[in-house]
Amino acid sequence: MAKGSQRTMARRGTYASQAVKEYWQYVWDREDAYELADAENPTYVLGMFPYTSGTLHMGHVRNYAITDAYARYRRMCGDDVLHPMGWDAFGLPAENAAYERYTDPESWTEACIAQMREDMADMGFGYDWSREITTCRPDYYRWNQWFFREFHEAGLVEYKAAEVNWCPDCETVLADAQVQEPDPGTGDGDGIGEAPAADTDAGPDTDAGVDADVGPDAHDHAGVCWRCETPVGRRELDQWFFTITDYAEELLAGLDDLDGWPDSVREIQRNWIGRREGARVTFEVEGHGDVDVFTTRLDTICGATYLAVSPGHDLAAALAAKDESVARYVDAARASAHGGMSGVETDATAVNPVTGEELPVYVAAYVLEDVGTGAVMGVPAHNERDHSFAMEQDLPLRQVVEPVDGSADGLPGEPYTDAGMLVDSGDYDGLASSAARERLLSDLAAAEPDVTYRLRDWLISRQRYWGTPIPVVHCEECGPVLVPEADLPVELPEFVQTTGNPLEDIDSFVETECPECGRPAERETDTMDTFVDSSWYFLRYLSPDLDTAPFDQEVAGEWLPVDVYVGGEEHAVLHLLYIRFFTRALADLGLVDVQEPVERLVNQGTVLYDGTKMSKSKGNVVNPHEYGAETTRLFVLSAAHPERDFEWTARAVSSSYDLQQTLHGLVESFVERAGVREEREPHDEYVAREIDRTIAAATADYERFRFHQAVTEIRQLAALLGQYRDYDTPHEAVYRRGLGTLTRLVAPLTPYLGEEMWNLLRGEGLVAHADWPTPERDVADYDVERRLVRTLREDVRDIFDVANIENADEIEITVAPDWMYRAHEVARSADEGDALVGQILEDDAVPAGEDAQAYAEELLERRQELERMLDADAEYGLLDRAAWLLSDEFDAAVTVRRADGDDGAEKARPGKPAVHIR
RNA sequence: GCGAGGGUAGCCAAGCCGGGAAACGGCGGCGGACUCAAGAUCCGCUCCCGUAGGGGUCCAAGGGUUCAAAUCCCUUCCCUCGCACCA
Repeated sequence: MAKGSQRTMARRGTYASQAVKEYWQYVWDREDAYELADAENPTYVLGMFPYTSGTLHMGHVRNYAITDAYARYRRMCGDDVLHPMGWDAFGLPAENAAYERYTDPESWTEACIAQMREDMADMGFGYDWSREITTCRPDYYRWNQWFFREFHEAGLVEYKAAEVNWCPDCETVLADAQVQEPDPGTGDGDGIGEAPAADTDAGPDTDAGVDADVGPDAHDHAGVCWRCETPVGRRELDQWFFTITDYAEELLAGLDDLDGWPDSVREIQRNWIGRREGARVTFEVEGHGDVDVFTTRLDTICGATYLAVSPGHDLAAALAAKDESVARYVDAARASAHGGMSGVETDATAVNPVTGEELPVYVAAYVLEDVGTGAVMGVPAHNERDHSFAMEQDLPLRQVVEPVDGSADGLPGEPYTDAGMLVDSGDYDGLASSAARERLLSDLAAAEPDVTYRLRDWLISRQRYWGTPIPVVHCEECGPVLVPEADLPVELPEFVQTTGNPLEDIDSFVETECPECGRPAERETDTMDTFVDSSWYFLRYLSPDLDTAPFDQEVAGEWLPVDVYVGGEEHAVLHLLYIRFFTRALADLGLVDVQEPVERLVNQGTVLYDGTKMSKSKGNVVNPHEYGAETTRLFVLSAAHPERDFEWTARAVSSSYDLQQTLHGLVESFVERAGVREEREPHDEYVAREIDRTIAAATADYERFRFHQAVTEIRQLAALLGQYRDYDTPHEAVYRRGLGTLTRLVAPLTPYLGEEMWNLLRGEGLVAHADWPTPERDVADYDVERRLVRTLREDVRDIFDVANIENADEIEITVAPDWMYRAHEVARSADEGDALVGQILEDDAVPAGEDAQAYAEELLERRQELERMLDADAEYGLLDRAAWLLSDEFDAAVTVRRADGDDGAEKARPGKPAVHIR
């Protein structure tokens, strides 16, 4: 058949996914295609559920395209797959939206959910919607309250005063993310002025609350309120905490075994937990009892020239009570987040437990209340901050450590902070730092080994409406009392527009009676951090309708942990630490029997536009539907490795569109084919084997989440099948199998197209439930085989080009004589010391003669670099099957033959046949 | 400062874990087929030299290990991100 005519035929139809989406959505729905009923141990594939911000953005699409492709792949492999979706529906932005639009958070959130669910359906994501969960509904958040009770009972809940960011105008605490830099004029468009959640990536949101209070950066801000630009102050409030620090050691140690997690996340968590080994040293302060300090440099204790406590320290309060100037300083320092190297000397003195010296006691802002013990021994010679403070306050330096190698130590201008050898330390002189630390610990009654963590307890109180009410009643007599389990859930009252916390204004909510003594009492009006909601949602999916427990323990025992969890890396320390904490806490409560919630974690990269992350505030957002949902989905999967960032370009997107058209066109033209061929020829065999090779390669790519590589395989097979179709009337079974393979390989990436192609091919049932293709032949050598064919084609092209051949009648391919393969094999398997040439020439398969002698010597020369080869038969067979590619390309007859002695095949070698063009 | 991850042809980007092809694929560019033409589609080329498959140089820079390195090791430079008044 002439080449052109079929090619034009192939262009007949155009695949328009818009038109077919509704149909397949209907069918999937009708068949409950993605529901999981009962299963022994399904593969649990989870994407971080989205904050309900209103519409699906590109970050979501990338996130969920990855889980969907993988879930579909596993399902086709025969696994039971749990692939649920839900809504992280509580949070500050809904409240703000309610203010701005004169509505209420619930209506707003429900509208967002409806929109996003529709967006997801449109993208073809196959979720088990029967397991949908929504965190703002009482049937979900009641279990937050239940957990609060359980944790309380287990001693994991504390109620204590905490210092937080406070906006006096809005009358609420602010999340760190809600505190702006004071100077917006030079803003480089990093999202300032946006609701924090408005353009975040998929996943549990970082919106409401003082999240950063689990860490240290709350101390860093001297900013203004993001909403009203009022300078943010500090305020001390009674707050509820989960004592995640009880698990600091476990959470840290557990990281070592999380092999399925990216190193980066594990490292970030290690940093965040920040374990420090050191010593707790007691200094006696005359008239005030003892003051403990924590130090990692006990070896420098003799260099202490002062003692400093934080403005929040008990000693500071005691001293302030007697001393006006101390009181003034403490007040000023506590009101401001930035104290610099300010401080105030007090009239107290502390005794150095080693030297017995009396040290002046300071109150200093640089000493943080919640770090270590809130007090430090000041060693200006060997600590950066102490040095700065001493310079500022004109305190003396005393060097007690010297560099061992006698190099310059930088003192007194700079502190010497490295380890070294002790001097001016009495009995400890001459010891190395580490040895001195050990000795001091054993000698000193006042010093004990101690460990501190950077990790803080998890402050879960939020002075917001749109969250889970903390199930506590405050009674004047009984103090804070837990709401009894039988009275749960404590439901949110109807929303009212107000400044500050709406719950405080709703008397019917606040006024209640004490569960213990029955007297009038007030409800807690704080709600929980939304990260509480997302800390256990993966458990709720297991039994979303259960109303007697948060989740079915038996099911959890079988189905956990989550096999694959996909989401953005921005949650490395918050959500991903909390979810681990919860799991461990629940394990200790006997509710689950895994220690870690997630086996394998994938952090998807971001989608860039003009080199920066797509975000509303930068105005560089591409709507996922702008280019067609399925094209977008295929593009985000094929553009790059899932963990890497990539650039959105319209051109690259259009090549994803083209690929869909190509695939659809191939199937369509097959269905409309004029004739078929039954007898099988060598080139059919080539295609058949290439199909196998593609299956093997693409399957490996899917296993490793290399969807972009799988797409490359699909492209290549599609190109080959197109060439095959145009070369000659295709063999019915081979071609059909090729198209069926292509269909199934692409179906997880483009589910609508997959169904459409499958349907055209009259595949059985849905492609979503079809069996993943398997190779029919051994494909262990596929890389060697592909390389041989590729090299040959390149060589032939080279010859045409270099020899300037316009037209050829015949291309003759001659494979090397059998004995050469044998000789090659002998050479490859020979040991280093063997007499190679002799060994080859003695081999029965190698004929005597000059040729053999020459080849043996050649092998000897290259013996180290010999590569694995096909054997003679395999090579001949492969080339015979591949000959059509040359014939098609050069429009010449191609013969493949084996060398038979005196035939001009001198150049042929194993892996490199002789080529003659006539 | 500490820690993590990167730097691959005009551009994007794979390969690096398990060393062996001037290095997948896409975009752009060039040439060709099909066409009145354009678009779409298809084929080839796209580091340098070469009239029979050859040679040279190459994966940030430099050094090392190895028969063999983009891949392993060391040093340097650059970029991105995380942590940092943490005692």
